[in-house]
Amino acid sequence: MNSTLGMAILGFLARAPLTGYEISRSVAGALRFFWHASHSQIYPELARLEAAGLVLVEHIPQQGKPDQKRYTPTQAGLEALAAWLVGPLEPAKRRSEVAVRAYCSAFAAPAAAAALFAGQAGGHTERLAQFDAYRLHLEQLPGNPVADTSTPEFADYAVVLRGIALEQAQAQWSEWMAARLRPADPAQD
Amino acid sequence: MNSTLGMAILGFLARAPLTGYEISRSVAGALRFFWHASHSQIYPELARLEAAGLVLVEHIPQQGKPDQKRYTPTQAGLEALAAWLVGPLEPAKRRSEVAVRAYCSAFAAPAAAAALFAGQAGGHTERLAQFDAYRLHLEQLPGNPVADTSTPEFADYAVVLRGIALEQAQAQWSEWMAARLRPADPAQD
DNA sequence: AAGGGCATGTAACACGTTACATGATTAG
DNA sequence: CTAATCATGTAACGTGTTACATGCCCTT
Repeated sequence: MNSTLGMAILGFLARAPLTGYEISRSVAGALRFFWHASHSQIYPELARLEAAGLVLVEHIPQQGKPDQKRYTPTQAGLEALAAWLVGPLEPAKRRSEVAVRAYCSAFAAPAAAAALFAGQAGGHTERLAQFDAYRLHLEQLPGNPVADTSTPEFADYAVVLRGIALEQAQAQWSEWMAARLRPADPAQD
Repeated sequence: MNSTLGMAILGFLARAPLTGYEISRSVAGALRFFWHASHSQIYPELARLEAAGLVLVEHIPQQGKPDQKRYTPTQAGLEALAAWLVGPLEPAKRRSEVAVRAYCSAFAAPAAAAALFAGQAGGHTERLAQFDAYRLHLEQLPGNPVADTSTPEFADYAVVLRGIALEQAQAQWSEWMAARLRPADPAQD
């Protein structure tokens, strides 16, 4: 009934009423890097939320296209969200393919494995740069909204900082791994 | 055909022949923190691997219990593993419930939210300590096998270091988050 | 006597992705 | 003319978890 997906959607809608299409297009800011769902999941979930009385729909007629259905959380929805937010959070089963590959790295050609992890490092560094640009943008907003934990900008900021921390950690580890696997190429010592 | 699960299992078996039960019991070392599958998934997958000629089965009769079926990778299996290991690795869709909660933190009671993230920080710190103990253990092994990338100890070491980096990052971020959300309790400022 | 561990397997369910389906408008 | 975007929805499929099923041995 109160699935993670439903609550995540409620969280989106609590910031601003949206249509299913907009949600699936990841209109929402910083979180788009940490959450995603396809429309085929979102539409039925919105219907469930509505049936549960957690959101209200506003039908906006359009020509040529199906009606837009813009959803807004009800009071009950906001309460359910607030309760879920501070509810129990099990420690997220990490299942990492990268870890598996590292674990088996001895069974691959060292040079190819090194290249793989170097590539990973590159990807993480790239995303790190994106997050960092976002961070700077948020920090330089007029009125310094990130200082106030009740602003949406603070929430964006928090998510971005988390992304930075994680990408940094992974970039550094991948770099280390690539360096260790890279064979001492020309003459072996 | 060569699913991630199958390759992960092959990776386990490449280190040492195991039964399905042993795999599901997470006999394998450091990776158990980063990978898991239930027996109901493992048994059919082992059957598929066998059908594909990537593993061999040895039936070990037992009294009272069903035969043990101990699996060993074939040459083809090892080759498939090696190919998979350095194959393309898409950037792992991160879908983090913690990020969602941070993103919506403004809609929860600040004190409760602070407690949530403090709890998360505690969990990460705890796991960090576990990984660190493991790290120390590996570093102090006689003969310093972690220096040689072809040893299983190095693979364990790599996985553990990755865990350390990630737990550290998350612990620090959670701590920061909790501190920011914690209301300036007694007198405001 | 009951519960847990060993040891395998199947079935039912939940969640997520990809593909199917419709249909008008707009850009190349 | 073709493809993409808007806008919703359903169906099929793959993967993963939980529960069902069997049956012996050992510990409490």
